[in-house]
Amino acid sequence: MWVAVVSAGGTGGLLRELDAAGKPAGPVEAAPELGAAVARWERAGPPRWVLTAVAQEYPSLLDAGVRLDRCHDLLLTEALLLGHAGRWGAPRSLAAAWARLSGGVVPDDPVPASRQLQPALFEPAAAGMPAGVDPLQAVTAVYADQRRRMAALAPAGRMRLLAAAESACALAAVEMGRVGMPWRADAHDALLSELLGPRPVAGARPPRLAELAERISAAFGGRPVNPDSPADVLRAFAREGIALASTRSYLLREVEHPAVPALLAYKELSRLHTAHGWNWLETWVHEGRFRPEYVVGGVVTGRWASRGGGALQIPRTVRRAVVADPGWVLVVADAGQLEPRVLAALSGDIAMAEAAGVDDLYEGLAERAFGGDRARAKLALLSAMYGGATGGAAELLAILHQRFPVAMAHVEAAARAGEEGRLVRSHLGRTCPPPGQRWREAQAVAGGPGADAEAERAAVQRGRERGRFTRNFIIQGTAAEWALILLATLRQRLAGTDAELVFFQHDEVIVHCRRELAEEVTEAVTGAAEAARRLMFGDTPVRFPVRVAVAERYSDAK
DNA sequence: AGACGTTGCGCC
DNA sequence: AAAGGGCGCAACGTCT
Repeated sequence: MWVAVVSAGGTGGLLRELDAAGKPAGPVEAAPELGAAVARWERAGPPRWVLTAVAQEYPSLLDAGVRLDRCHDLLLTEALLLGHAGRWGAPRSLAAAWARLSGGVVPDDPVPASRQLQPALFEPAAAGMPAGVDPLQAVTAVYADQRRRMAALAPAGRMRLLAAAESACALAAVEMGRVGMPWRADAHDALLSELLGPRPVAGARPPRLAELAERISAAFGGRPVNPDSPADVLRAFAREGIALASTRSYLLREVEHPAVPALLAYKELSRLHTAHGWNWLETWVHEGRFRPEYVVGGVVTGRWASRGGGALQIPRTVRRAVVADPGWVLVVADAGQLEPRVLAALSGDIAMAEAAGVDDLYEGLAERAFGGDRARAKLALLSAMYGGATGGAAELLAILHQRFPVAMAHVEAAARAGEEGRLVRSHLGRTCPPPGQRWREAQAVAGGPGADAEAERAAVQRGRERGRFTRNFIIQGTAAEWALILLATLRQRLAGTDAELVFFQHDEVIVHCRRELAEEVTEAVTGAAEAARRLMFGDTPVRFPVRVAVAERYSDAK
């Protein structure tokens, strides 16, 4: 059963039941309290809600105490469908989708919230509709149209699966942002004090950093050098006759100079202080929880992004501040070697699938093609997926081509498509954006009159960059889909328990639950991974093992 | 002072 | 022959 819903400003809204094709199948229900009306439908047997944008509309429903079970997010789906049609930049608001359907003038999308002074958080998602157009009618019509567009795509059902997973994950993302990750401010503060010294007054360097800065200046002969300024550091090395392209750690490590150890230590601690220090703690952790905002579909490949707090880049060191509540545990699950497994399944390469049928895929590859040398097998496969071939990787790639021709042809075809400016798609149909301006300009100049060798080189260079992007896109995008389905399935399986989904990062998920529930949750995760494998790839022999650890601290889960 | 691009590094 | 994917964030440095 499907029910379309729009908020009408304030607490009110409109609802209407739809049939399977998205056609109205009941009267319009005007609800003065939308939350209460939605809750009634949920209790009566949860429908699939058709709504404009979960990210905008779900928070106020949660405020009203309503949890949605299933939904279809029109804006997320519109983005997928426009992308598939090669229309990445097209406006995707409800008003724009409606205008395309009805032949009206397509309005530009509103300015992204992050660029606005006052984010329009509480504006109904259906806002911006032209006067005289019923937003409920627009929602209904756009939904029916999206059903048609999805059904017209081959292979059948894949885009529907992707839209369903993306929509379900949009619900999960809002819920996770609300619940937050258990975070012990005292443990975090203890860690900072241990590594940086006592907290300094605002603006001052922590004691350990101040000491290191002095040692650095001393190593350069006593003349003050600001380690926070790469330009200053480069100048200091230049004065000593050492030319450096940049101050990146991996370059510094190769330099023989008394300042280097202190500089490396400074960089590491400074990073901790500025990115996840006391300021971060005060800004992002409240009442024992870190509450980031997740952005579903925020990355072109379909990975999530996050806004604020760097939720997807939490350094390993601070994970010891992530501690379960008393009597509760963290069930930490991550999919090992997800991307190479995805390549094996996606390409249908039987030999690679067999190698991926064991717990350690790289070991499987090594046995079959690299004389048991796991490190070389890993380097080879990473080069194939990312497009790199530094050092001796070219020879390793040749081995892969010989032993796994189907998989290699798959990634090479994606790379060629990219170099030629064509689009590639993930397994379920998420489509890469078209080439950017730099690519187009480089190709135009190289193909035009008066093109010189320099222009040719630039065009080849841009082509390769684009090829590396599309080569990786099909794998990263498909891996992201597998993870979306796992998360959506896991959310379903945890519904009705008091277990909390608290973290999701590309191929890793954390559930916070009572200790007694840990075993059940573990089974739910492994079951969800298996469901994701089946829904994506049917009866592929490729395994997608999930490593599950039950721990009180995140840092103990590895 | 604020916008913007660059640098460098954290995560996958 | 050569070819290293995707992000967010903070600080610096330059420009306006």
